[in-house]
Amino acid sequence: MRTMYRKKMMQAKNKDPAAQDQKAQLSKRLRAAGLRVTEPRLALARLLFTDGNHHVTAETLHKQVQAAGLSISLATIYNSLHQFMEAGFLRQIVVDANHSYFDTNISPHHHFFITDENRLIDIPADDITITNLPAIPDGLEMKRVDVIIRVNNAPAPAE
Amino acid sequence: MRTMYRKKMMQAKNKDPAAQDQKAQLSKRLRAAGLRVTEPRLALARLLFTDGNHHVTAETLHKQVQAAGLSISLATIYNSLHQFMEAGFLRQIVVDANHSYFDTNISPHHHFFITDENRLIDIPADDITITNLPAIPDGLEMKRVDVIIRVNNAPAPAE
DNA sequence: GATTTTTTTTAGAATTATTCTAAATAATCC
DNA sequence: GGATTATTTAGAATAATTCTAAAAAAAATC
Repeated sequence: MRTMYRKKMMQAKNKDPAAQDQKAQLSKRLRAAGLRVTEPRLALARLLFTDGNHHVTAETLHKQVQAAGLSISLATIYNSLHQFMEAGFLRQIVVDANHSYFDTNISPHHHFFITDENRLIDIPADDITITNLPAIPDGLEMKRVDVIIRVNNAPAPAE
Repeated sequence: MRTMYRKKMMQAKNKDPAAQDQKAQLSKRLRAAGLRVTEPRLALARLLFTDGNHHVTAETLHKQVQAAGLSISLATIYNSLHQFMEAGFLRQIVVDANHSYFDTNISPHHHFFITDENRLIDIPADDITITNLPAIPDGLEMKRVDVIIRVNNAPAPAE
């Protein structure tokens, strides 16, 4: 990462005690997952694991990075998303055959997918009850169950 | 389509009365959907809508075409899959962020997805009971509900 | 702190899946 | 059979993702 200007901005901002504590916690999680603590990883972790749950694609995360005045290559973003997923920090959600979505909420849950906006909304697992699951075919074992409810914008009612 | 040899084979095979009846039925469906009846469309329709339900990607369908000794361009296959879907003959199933799957079973149902084999198995809608669906967020309307149960090969039990 | 080692990041190339395009071909209508 | 319209085609283009070699950064060692 070459942009010293942006690096200094980050370092200044990170002198804040709360920020330093967050950095310490994120660093701990990264090390626990066998990942080196690097500036790009910390920056991505902050964007992903702050202010509640998020759904991102590589592209939307890249835009958030740029909006935050940072500079991280797209390749690093793809790389990091996959490493965070393998570390168990993220879950992949498949709702579009041409984009990979990643969810910071790793507990079992389901989703609304708003097709007009390519946007996901979490549905808590308890809000959907699935009974009467079919028998798993022989020789196979269940990995995970996803319920995707595709919705679109309702047409405005006629005046 | 230039391969006269293959074309003659098809035409010879299609003299069979059952085949001619099938061709007439498929032609009727194509016309009803506003699609011209062409050799490639008939050939793809036969592969898709014969012998029960199928799940295909463009690539797997292309291979079936070649295995049947036919020659249809990959662009035509993509084109036709989308036209059949828009005509209501196929449903798209999203289980992988890098491939589009198409299902000839257009009635409401769900799927097992065998991740080791990239293969789908239908689950009849009645085999899964979803109760307690959450309220649709304001301004949105439901399009469709998909349940995907991801499974993989079970490890062989230790001897 | 400097050096060495290892890992990561990077920019751009490469790959893969899908879509686009202009020209040729085929289907339909007359 | 000719005219018109739609489709097919091969290959280019696009988009999303992965790969690569070199540079940079992080960690370990001294």
